[in-house]
Amino acid sequence: MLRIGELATKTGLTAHTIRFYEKSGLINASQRSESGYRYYTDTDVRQAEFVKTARKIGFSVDDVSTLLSIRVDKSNHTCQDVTEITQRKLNDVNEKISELLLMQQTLKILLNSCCGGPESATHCSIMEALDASNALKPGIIAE
Amino acid sequence: MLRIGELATKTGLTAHTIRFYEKSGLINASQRSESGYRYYTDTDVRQAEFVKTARKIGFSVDDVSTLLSIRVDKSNHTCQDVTEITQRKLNDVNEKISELLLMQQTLKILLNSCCGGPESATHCSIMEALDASNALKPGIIAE
DNA sequence: CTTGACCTTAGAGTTAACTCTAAGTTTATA
DNA sequence: TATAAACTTAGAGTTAACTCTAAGGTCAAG
Repeated sequence: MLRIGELATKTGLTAHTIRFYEKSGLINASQRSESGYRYYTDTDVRQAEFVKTARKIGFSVDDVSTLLSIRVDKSNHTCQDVTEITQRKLNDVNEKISELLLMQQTLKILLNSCCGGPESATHCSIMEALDASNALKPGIIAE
Repeated sequence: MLRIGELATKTGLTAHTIRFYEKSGLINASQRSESGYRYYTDTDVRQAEFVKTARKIGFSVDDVSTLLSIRVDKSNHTCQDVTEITQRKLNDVNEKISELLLMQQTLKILLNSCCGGPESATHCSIMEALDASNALKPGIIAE
């Protein structure tokens, strides 16, 4: 049986975060001492590790909550239930990556267009591009 | 001279956002009517468009504020000043992309490992991978 | 028996960038 | 002149996931 600090060390979460996850319904202490200290069993530890893993992969706290409800009652859920959550998350991630790649592209072009030196910014091509207001239209900057 | 709603239409911002940007020091109305209505000049519109463009590229409101202070006093700033902000932003974006690619990779592997069908989740390989708690160590899942 | 590390709670604060509300005023139109 | 659309303000609410604080209780070691 571990106390919260020990579980924190073991999982790489903080005690604060563990208490927050408890409020969110993700992690529970099977036991409490008379004085109120949380005590975690091996089962609790495995659940905490599940939560940590799922969060690290990028699932939201809400997703993890859903995944846990599947986990405790696997026989009443299907692989489809699980892949649906995973696919939705992958779609989110893909969309964010697309947005970021667009930003990356634009930023790279801006950087390439500018000398970056100690010259006055009076004719800075980055400033000019931002002023052009079509700085995002593909092909405009690149030309 | 445009009123706030017209500026909103023109820039694709909302009137709310424009007022928020005003509080943040990004956009100003050169004129006010006697009754307090904001009136925007062509110069204001260009600044609003600059803000919109910079935000769209991914610069934070704070970054845009800095860029604007360079914009109004270009001769006292250098290309280096501008590229520094841009480079910092690019570094941020690159880092976020890396994190997301890692998530993407893991999520894809998870999806590939699971049938996704109407079968009971009792032996769902996604659930098993999340339980393995080393699901993120490269090579483990992939094998 | 005291010190210090660790634990408890409820609840507030953080971050970024909006987004919305309420209550009231102004302006354009029919 | 009446009505609707557009405008004003200050300030609160939203989102996600923590993160921290205050004020106090518990426990092991010396």
